Amino acid sequence: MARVRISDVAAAAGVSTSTVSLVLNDRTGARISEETRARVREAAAVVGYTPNSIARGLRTQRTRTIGLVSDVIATTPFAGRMLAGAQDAAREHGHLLILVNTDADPAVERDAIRALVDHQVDAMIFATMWHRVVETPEGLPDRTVFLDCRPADGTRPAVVPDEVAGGRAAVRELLAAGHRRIAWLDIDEPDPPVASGLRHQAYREVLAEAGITPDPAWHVRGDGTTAASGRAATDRLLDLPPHRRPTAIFCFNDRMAAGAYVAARHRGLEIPADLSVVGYDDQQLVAGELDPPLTTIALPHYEMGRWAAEVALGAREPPEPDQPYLMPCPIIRRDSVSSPPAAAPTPAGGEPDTTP
Amino acid sequence: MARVRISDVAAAAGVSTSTVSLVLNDRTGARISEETRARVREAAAVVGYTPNSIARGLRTQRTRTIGLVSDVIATTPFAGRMLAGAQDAAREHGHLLILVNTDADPAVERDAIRALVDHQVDAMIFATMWHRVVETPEGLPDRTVFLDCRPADGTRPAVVPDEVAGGRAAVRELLAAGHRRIAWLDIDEPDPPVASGLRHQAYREVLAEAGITPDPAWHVRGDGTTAASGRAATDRLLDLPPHRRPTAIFCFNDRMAAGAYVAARHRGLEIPADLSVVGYDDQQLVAGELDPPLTTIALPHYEMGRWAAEVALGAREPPEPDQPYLMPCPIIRRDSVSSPPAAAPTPAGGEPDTTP
DNA sequence: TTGAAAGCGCTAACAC
DNA sequence: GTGTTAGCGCTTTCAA
Repeated sequence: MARVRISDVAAAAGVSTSTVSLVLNDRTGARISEETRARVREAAAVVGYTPNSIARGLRTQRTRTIGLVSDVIATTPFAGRMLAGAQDAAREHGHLLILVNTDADPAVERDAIRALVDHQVDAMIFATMWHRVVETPEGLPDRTVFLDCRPADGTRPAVVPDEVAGGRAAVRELLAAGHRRIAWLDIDEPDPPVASGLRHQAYREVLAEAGITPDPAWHVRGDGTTAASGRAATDRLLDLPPHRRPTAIFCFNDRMAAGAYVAARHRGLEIPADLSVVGYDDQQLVAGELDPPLTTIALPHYEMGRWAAEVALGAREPPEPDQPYLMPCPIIRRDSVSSPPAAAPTPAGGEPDTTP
Repeated sequence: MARVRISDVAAAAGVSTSTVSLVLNDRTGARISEETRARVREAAAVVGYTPNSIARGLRTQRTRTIGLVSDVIATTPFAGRMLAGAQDAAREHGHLLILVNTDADPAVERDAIRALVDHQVDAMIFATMWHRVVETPEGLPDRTVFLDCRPADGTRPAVVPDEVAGGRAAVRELLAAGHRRIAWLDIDEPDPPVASGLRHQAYREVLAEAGITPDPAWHVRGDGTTAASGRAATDRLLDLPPHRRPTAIFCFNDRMAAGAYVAARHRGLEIPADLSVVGYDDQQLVAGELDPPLTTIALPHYEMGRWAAEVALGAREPPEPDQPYLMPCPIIRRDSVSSPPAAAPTPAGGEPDTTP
């Protein structure tokens, strides 16, 4: 069955194609009689006409599509949320999302950007799986938004998680529960992710505000990809002598937090009674499934995806055009935080910071 | 900067636009002198020309895009693999993937299909998150492939996991290790998924072949979405008197297998020495992270996504046009299967099936 | 209030 | 071998 064209509607309604176009696009400028409008609409419905987007795109130079190129987005557990946010926003604005995964291959990326530009996408989103700084790729249209990454030359809108605020919330949660000896279970990589530095900064700031100078031994590291690495790092913490041993751990991610659980359990320590734990990521199938469920900081992937699409479509203005927008990371309170064990001795070397 | 058009190349090379088109599209039919070809290519490179896909699409009626509409695909852990497979195949064939998520909302689905058709996608993939039977939606183009679902009227190509073969492999693995009392930890839903019936069928067949009549008490159920439900079901199994108690469990999915681990641990049972477990799904972050790592059957999401895109693009023929293609589910051997404990009494009521 | 005609950028018959 | 021309289906002046 051949597609029905605008000329078919015109013929059925006994008018010209321009009239049909005018009516169907609700062009208020043109004065078409109410009677004609009705007849055209009726005819369109009867023959089942929907405009050919390609022809319309050629003529109007707008395709109602938005291109999304990402490194490994579609294959990781977080990816879906970003896609879903971008896709929902696109749909609400009558746009379609064209997705390309590059697997971080520069050649694929270059081809993808070109293909998307050739397809005349109205806007583009450049997304990465982890918050990082990227070199601005060649050939991106002006209407490009960076998602979960910040371009080295900050010339275009970008949205990233507010890691510092998230880190602060995590440490404050522990402080509020009465902890003073709080460890930072960091990620150990030759080229540490942006998030690591930012969350560590938050950790130091909040402790300083509380007059706590962290013991260097409280800063431990794991590879970040396995629970086992979190367990090993936690073991090092729990091996500390009682007066230096942390009563709480802020973990770089939920997977290492899972490892902290294992380490605690193997020593007969209860969470949270003997050890409080806060994670980061709110990773499905991890944070919620742990026993007890893990208190953690959520990465706002859905919201970032939505923000990116809305800005790309011009439906929203970035508050500060030259700064990445920092999307809040909400704390998800579950059951892994309580007050420290009563027997826990107060820290020995916790001198208040004397910065003015 | 305005896009460069074919006429710019023609002007730069001193030829007509048709010559440029002929050269750039490698039309072997047309005899263009090698010298002219070189000049055109040179000019195209110099001015940085790439064809406008929209204009080309209008003219050729082929857009080199493929539409993928799915229910909740992008938001679940498995989704990425299907997307990645489809996307890789699309890219290899020079096509772009247009993605729409419907959240299983029929109105959204209808609009999505229409939008994709209006955008003149060359082919369509209709995907679901779980293997199920679907009513064929209205308006799908002829070139549609069903991914991870089978249309009620089997008129179009479809690909689903080979659940029966996967289930057989799981149970055979246990049988080969020497188990005779093998439980089936099923999913408990009012409207059970296709996979449940198929895997159960495999379970019964393989046991029958081995001359084992399963004790009805070995068929237990959990809600399938939480590890806790798997634990509770496993408890019921382990509460059975010693001579009826299973030495191995085949679980509907990895999450419930995780629950089986918890149940075993709470009774001081070692896996696999005291209890062997096989899961299904090979779910990242579950199967591999369990201690010991779980032997399981993988769902071939990537391969199914790739198959669907290749068939949609005509790059591959379905072997049996009217039957869904059954994609093999490979067994992933890890460390949760061993021979049954030596002390385990052999089953009491295991009479061979006498079916011819 | 409506229709005729041009043109978006490209490809493919058909001339020459 | 290469250029001219028509037309994909639509929107948008402009004229009537």
